[in-house]
Amino acid sequence: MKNYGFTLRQLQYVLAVAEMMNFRRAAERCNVSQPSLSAQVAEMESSLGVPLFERDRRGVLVTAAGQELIARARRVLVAADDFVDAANRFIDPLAGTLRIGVIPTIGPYLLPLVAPALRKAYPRLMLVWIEDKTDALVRSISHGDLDAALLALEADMGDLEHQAIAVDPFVLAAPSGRKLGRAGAPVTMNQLRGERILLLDEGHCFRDQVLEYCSGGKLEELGFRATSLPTLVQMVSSGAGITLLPGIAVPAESQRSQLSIRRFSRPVPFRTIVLGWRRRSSLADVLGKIAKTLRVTLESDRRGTKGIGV
Amino acid sequence: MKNYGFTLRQLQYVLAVAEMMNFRRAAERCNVSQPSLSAQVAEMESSLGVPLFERDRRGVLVTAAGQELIARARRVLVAADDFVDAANRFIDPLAGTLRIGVIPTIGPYLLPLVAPALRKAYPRLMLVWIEDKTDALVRSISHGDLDAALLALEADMGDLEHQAIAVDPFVLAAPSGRKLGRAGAPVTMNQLRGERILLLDEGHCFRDQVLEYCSGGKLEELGFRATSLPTLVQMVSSGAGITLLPGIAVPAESQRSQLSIRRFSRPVPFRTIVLGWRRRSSLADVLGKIAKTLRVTLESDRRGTKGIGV
DNA sequence: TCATGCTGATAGGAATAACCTATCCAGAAG
DNA sequence: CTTCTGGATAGGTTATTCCTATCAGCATGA
Repeated sequence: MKNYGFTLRQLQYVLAVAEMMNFRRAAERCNVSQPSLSAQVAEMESSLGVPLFERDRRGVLVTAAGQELIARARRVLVAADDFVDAANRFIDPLAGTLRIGVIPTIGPYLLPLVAPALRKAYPRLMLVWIEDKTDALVRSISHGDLDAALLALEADMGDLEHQAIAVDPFVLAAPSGRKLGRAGAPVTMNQLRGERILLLDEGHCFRDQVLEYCSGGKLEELGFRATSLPTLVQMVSSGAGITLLPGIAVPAESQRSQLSIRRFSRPVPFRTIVLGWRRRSSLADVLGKIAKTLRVTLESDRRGTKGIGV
Repeated sequence: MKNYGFTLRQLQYVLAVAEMMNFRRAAERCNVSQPSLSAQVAEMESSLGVPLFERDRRGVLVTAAGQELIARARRVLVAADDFVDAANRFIDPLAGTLRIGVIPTIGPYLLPLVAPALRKAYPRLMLVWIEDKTDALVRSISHGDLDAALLALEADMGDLEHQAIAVDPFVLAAPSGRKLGRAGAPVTMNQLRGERILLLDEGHCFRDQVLEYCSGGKLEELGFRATSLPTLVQMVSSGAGITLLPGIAVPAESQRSQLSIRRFSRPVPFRTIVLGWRRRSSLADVLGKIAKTLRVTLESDRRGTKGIGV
C-alpha cells in the first residue's frame, strides 16, 4: 500500500495559496499561522519533488508544474467534498445547504415562481441562489463552489449532467406603435428583416441564441451595454428598436405601456431551462428530486397563467 | 476552510477493509498493526457519523452507507493517484510504469508486432500488459488498477477516452474441404445461412460482434467452452463448423493445414482497435503518444505484410 | 538615507495524532 | 472445555503539526 506523501490539508493549503497568491492571506483563510502553512507547502513540494510556486519577494508565481497540479489537486478535494456530502446525506438526505447558480435571464423571473414550492417541499434544505453568466456558473460547479445551476440547455454547459425543467419560447418585444405584419397574427422571421434588433450584453447565452435565430436580421451593436433584460426592454419601449424576450420574462417586463409583445410563427424559437450538476455528484438524487419539483411547479403554474411553455 | 475530518490514509484503510473483508488482512496489506487500522477506521466512522462496516464475529459486513461511500472513497484515491502521477511526470514525462490491459482476441497477436517499436520509442517506460475481457479491464481502469487498455471500440467501453489504433476486418475460417460460393471470391453473409457457426466463450466482445453480424445464421452453442481463438480454430479445422476470425489473428492461426481463410464481401465486418484510458487521466498525453506510435507501427507493418487494415 | 511595511523562511518548544506491543473478550470449531 | 479466529481496548512511544517569536530581502516614502 503506497504512501501518498501528502495530506488533504496540504492540498487545501496549496489551493489556498494558488487562489490568494499570497502565503499570509492563504494562512488566514485556512485558520493557521503563516509559518505552518509555509512549512506544509514546502513539505509537499519536497515530497513531490516538484516546486509548485516561485516565491518572489513581491508575491507568488505559479510554476508550470503548479498550474497543472493545482487543477488536479482541486479534483481531489472536489472528490473529497463529495465524499463528505454523501456521508452527510446518509444522516439526513434532505437537509443541509445547496448552492445553486442561475443565469440572469432566468433568475429574477423564475425564482419568485418556484421559491415557495421549494421551501414547502424541502423545509430542512437551505437553498442559496447565486446569479452569474453560464460559463462562470459552469466553472464554479466543476470547482465545487456550486452544487448545481439553472441554465439554458442550448448554451455550452460543459460536462454537466442535467434534467429539463421547462421549455421557454421566445417572443417579440416592439414599441407599441410599430407595425409588423397583421396585428395579432404570429410574427415570422422574415418580417424582422430591416428591423433594428437590440441585443443583450456579451456573455449572456440568451444573446447568443438570439444571434443564431436572427442571423438574417440587421443586428444592432449598441453604443452602450444592455446589461440586463429590464434595460433592454426600457430601450425598446423608448423606440430604439425591437428585441426578443424569453417568455418567462414577459409577465414582469410587459407592464410597460409603450411595449407590444407578439408571438412568433412556427418554428417558434425557444430555450430549454435545465437544472445541471457535476457528473457523479453525491447530490445527484436530491437535485433530481428538486428538478422534478421545479418541473411540476412550473407546469401547474403554466396552466394557471400561460407564462411558460410551448 | 473546512476540516475534512478524515485523511487519505483512513480512506486507504477503509478501502482495504472493503476489499479484504477482514481487518487483520487489511492491516497486513497496509503495513500497519491491526489495532492501528481498527482505530483509524473507527475514528473515520465516528467523524462521519455513519458506520461503514458491521463487525460480526465471523467477518465484516458492509453497510448500505458503506457501499455508497466506499465507491466515493475510491474516487478520491483515484484522483489522488492521478495527482502523484502528474507530479512524477513533471520529473520525467516518459519514465515510470504503465499498466495496460488488453483483450485476449487482440493481445497475443498484436503485442508481438508492436512491442519492439514501443521499447525503442520509450526506453525508460516500463509497460506491463494484463490480459482480460473488456468489462474487467474497464472496471480495473476506473478503479485505478490499470492505466489504459487495448479494446474494441464496438464493445461497451463505459466512459473511457480513446484513440483509434487500427481497423481489423473479420474473415471467414472454414475446414479446407468446405465449399462456400465461388472459390477465391469474397463470401457473402447469405452464403453462411445453414452453416454451423462456432462461437467464442461468453464475455468476449468478439463473440458479441460475431453474434450481431451473423444474426441470420445458425449459431451454434457448443457443449463445451471455446475459451480462446486457438481452441476455436482447432475445432473448425477438425470439421466441427465454421467461424469468423479477426484479421489480426490470421497470420498466427492460419498455419493449420486443414483450414481455409476467406474474405467477406462488402460490407466487410470489422472492429476498431483502440487504446482507451480514464477520462482526465494525468497520463493522457503519454498515452496519446503511445497510441500514435501503435498506429504508425501497425500502418507501416500492414504495408509490409497485409496483416491488418481494410 | 533610514525607518516602515510588506513579502516568505527559520527556530524551538508544545500539543496532537498515529503508531506499536500486549492483552482482552466473544463466538465457532473441534 | 479447550483452542482458534474474529476485532476491540490499554498504555506508552514516536512522528507530525502547530504555535509564537524572530529573521531576512525588498520596496516605499519621509
